[in-house]
Order: sequence, then structure tokens, then C-alpha cells
Amino acid sequence: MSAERDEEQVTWESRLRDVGLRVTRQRLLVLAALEQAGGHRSAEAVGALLENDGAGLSRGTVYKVLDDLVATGIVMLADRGPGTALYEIADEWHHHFVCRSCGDVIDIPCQVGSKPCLDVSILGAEVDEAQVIFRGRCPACAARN
Amino acid sequence: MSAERDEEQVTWESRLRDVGLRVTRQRLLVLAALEQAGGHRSAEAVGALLENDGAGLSRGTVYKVLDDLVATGIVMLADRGPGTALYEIADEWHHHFVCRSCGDVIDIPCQVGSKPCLDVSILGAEVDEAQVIFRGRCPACAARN
DNA sequence: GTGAGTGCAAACGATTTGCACGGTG
DNA sequence: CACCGTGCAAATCGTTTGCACTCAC
Repeated sequence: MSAERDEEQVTWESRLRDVGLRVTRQRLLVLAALEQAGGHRSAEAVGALLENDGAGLSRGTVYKVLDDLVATGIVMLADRGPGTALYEIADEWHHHFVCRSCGDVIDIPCQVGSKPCLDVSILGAEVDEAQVIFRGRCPACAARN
Repeated sequence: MSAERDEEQVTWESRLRDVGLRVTRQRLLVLAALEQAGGHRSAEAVGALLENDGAGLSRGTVYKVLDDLVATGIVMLADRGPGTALYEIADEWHHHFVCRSCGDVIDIPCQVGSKPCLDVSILGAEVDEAQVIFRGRCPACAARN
């Protein structure tokens, strides 16, 4: 498990270098936090998580790190919920399902019903991305009542 | 044209009553502002527009009115750009194209490439809505350079 | 050693909230 | 005339910014 962590960090180190960012403790921590989440985390959540780990980053730094990572394409802005932006490791392209009850966000593989969405031509516009947001009740909430 | 306005207001009045909201000058003004926009307006923009018309609503009221209208389904939250929520009259279901350059939002009819998006089943989840957000450069910006 | 990154704290913009007053039903 | 809705102003929340300090390269 510590082996796993080391492996991850080596990967992130090279990723960071590739895009011309310096390798810092803070960036590795943020990346680890996002990866651990497996999904979507708010800047606030990342900060809080790292505080618990005893590795407190200043709030401002978390934002700046996330910003850099988004700018270089390592992380992507998943969704902007009510007031809060969610970040996630840029992975295969996928869509999101947002639960109306618990607010949870679930990844939806791109192929599921959505492929045709990308084949759109709008007069004169250059479309380079299409993101689908599904809304409803997640399995957990649906089961709950 | 004043005939048109009257007609609209009558419609809005009944719409408001239908959903159990009182008919007030402020609500009609906000609806008129949104309708006039034909598209997506921020709360701030609605407030500013009405100020110009001499009918100043307090900022807080604009938010509360928009909230009520969204809650009752008359208005929908179109998109949440960087920091600002956009509202629009709930019309036929459609998607949005967001220009990366100018931030403009263009309506995309639902049929355009997107119909299959709605035919999704996620294990155990109840999906009741799928919204597609296209990103790229709008015709105006694409032409500009 | 030098510039990119960080920490801190103050500034900011969007939105919310509490409470007294006014207008709708 | 009872309440819902409004106005105002202060409060809150997420995020950004400026500046001195520090660490990666």
C-alpha cells in the first residue's frame, strides 16, 4: 500500500514535469486527495481532507494548485454545482449523473447513449466538446424510499 | 406592442396563479425581463435591466423571485458559468452551447444529435433529465479570427 | 541563486438571510 | 385583515488577489 502510494507519486511527478510544473509537496498532496476521492471533490473538500491528514495547505494554495492543474489539463473542472466547483483527475472522457436528493455525482462512461451528442454541427460554430449531465435519483436514494 | 405586453402579462398572471404564487409587480417584471432576453440572463443582469427601466427591484428580491420561479418550474437554471447562475424561461427542452471566447450561451434544439442521450439507463438510478452542454467557439468569435 | 510556489490575510463578487413594512387575495 | 412578498442591509460563502517568504531546480 505504501508501495502503491510511491508508484502513484512517481507517476504524478513525471506528469507535472511533462507540463512544466515544478514538483511540490502541495501539488502531490492535492493530486493524491483527488485520486483517493476517485471522483469529484470541491476545493474546500480537498483542503479539509488534507487538514485531517495533518498536512494543512492554506485555502488559497489549494485553489491555486487546482487552477494550475486544470490549466495544464491534469485535472478537469467536473461540474459547478450550487456555488461550488468540483474537480477531478482528467481521465477518459465521461459524463456525469447528479443525484437530485443527495447531490452525489456519478461518472457515466461516454459511450452510454451519449456518443451521438458529439456529432453536432451548429452553423458556423466550432464545437470541440459536449458534456452530458444526467439528473435524477441515484441508486442509493432511489432505494431509500 | 403594448397589446403584446398585456397579453404576455395575462399569461404570466395565470401561470403564477396556477403554481400558487401571488401575482406581484416584481414577479411580472422579472418574467418580462427574462422573456425579453429571449435567453439566458444572470440575476445581476435582470436587476440592472429593470433599474434602467426605472423599476428598481432590490437585488435581494430579484434573487428571491428567481428562486420561487425556479422552484415552481416557470423558470429554469440554464447554466452556471464562472460564478454566475443564468436563468431562462422554461421552454421546450433544449441544450446549450457555451462559447469559450465570449461566454455567450446559445440554445440548441433538443433533437440535434442529442435525442439518444435521453435513452440511458444507469443501474438502479432514476434518470429524469439529460442536459448536454456543448463548448467551443460561437459563430461570431470563430469569424472574428 | 533565482524564479516559481506558497502562506496568510484582506478583498471581492455572487448569493442568502433576518427583520420590519407593504400589498395581494 | 392575514399572510405572502418585498426592501434593505448585514452576513455568508466560495474564490481571488497582493505581497513577503521559501523551496525546487
